[in-house]
Amino acid sequence: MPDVGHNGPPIASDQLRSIIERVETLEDEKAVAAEYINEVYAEAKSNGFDTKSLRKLVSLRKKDRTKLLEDKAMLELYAAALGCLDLV
Amino acid sequence: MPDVGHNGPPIASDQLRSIIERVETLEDEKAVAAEYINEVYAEAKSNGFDTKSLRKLVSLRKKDRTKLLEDKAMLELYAAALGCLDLV
Amino acid sequence: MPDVGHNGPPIASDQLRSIIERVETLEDEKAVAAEYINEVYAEAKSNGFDTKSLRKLVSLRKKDRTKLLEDKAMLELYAAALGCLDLV
Amino acid sequence: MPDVGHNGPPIASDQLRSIIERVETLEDEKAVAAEYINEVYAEAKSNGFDTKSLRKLVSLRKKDRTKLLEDKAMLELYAAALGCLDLV
DNA sequence: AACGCATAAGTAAGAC
DNA sequence: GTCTTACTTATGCGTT
Repeated sequence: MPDVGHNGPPIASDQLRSIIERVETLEDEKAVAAEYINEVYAEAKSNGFDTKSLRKLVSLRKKDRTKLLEDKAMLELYAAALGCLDLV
Repeated sequence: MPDVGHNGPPIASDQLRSIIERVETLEDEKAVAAEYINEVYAEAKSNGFDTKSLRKLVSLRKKDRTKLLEDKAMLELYAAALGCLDLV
Repeated sequence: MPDVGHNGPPIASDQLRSIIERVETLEDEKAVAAEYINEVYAEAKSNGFDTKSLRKLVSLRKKDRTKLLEDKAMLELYAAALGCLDLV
Repeated sequence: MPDVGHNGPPIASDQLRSIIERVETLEDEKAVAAEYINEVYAEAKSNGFDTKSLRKLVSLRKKDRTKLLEDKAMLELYAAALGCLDLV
């Protein structure tokens, strides 16, 4: 438990500083990766690709294949019942 | 321009108050609608419907049919080129 | 439980249609309110107000006062321990 | 421009595959960093820290100091005009 | 018309 | 198991 809430200098500041710094370092790494991802998409776009479709494809490939098919089947069932199967 | 940044009582406060109140009233209405929507889904769920599919269907029906089909075609094209057409 | 997954015409379609239509009506109401909100902000902006601050203020007023003050105190404590109290 | 939309095998598939794979590799790196971040917060929490305040502090430190102070001043001005300065 | 921002939606994790 | 809460992604909007 950090020694907070009392009068005088709050103390767990070394521990606090360590936490913040570790997070910030990791967030930097995350931001760098995110930036590279954007660059890849930007390059793809300049080569005529549709980035929205690319992003969608990446997200689909990340998901569990079985569950994806189940969800798709359920959606088609509902769409059929509503007479708008063409939407899915 | 609101009369701000000077010493003494900031003045556009009547105007400011009006803005805030109008927004808050409208946000209440929005929140009420959102709550009713959740209730409809909750009832649907208790009747055995899959709410995820219901939500997806609603969002599909909201979109422009033509654009939807174009996007779908593009995605399938990419998926086919990658040999994972079954995902879409 | 909707009568789905069998051969022949899926049947709970009346119930399904009712659900979808009720949701869509409510979403319309929600969208109308959201549009009015945007109009209020747009008008405020044209009168020289900073909409970001207005939005922030609205969101603050929506929250529980007590919890807000507690959170603020905790944040200030941490910021003080890090020597960046000026940020909060 | 990818050679798509014609009959026969769509061709830019090598290029497409390269894009997807590069993105997926980078997303992995991003996810790893995100996971480490969560671990740091989990450890902090087990040591008695309030993670919400920690996250808030990290996000504040990420922002431009000058702009932060400007925004804060504007918000306080509005809050004062509304008589709810205690919220900010 | 493309860019970034800001809101909203969907998703996944965690608490009760 | 449900329900909230936070994070991620997606979309729309305003700006340049």
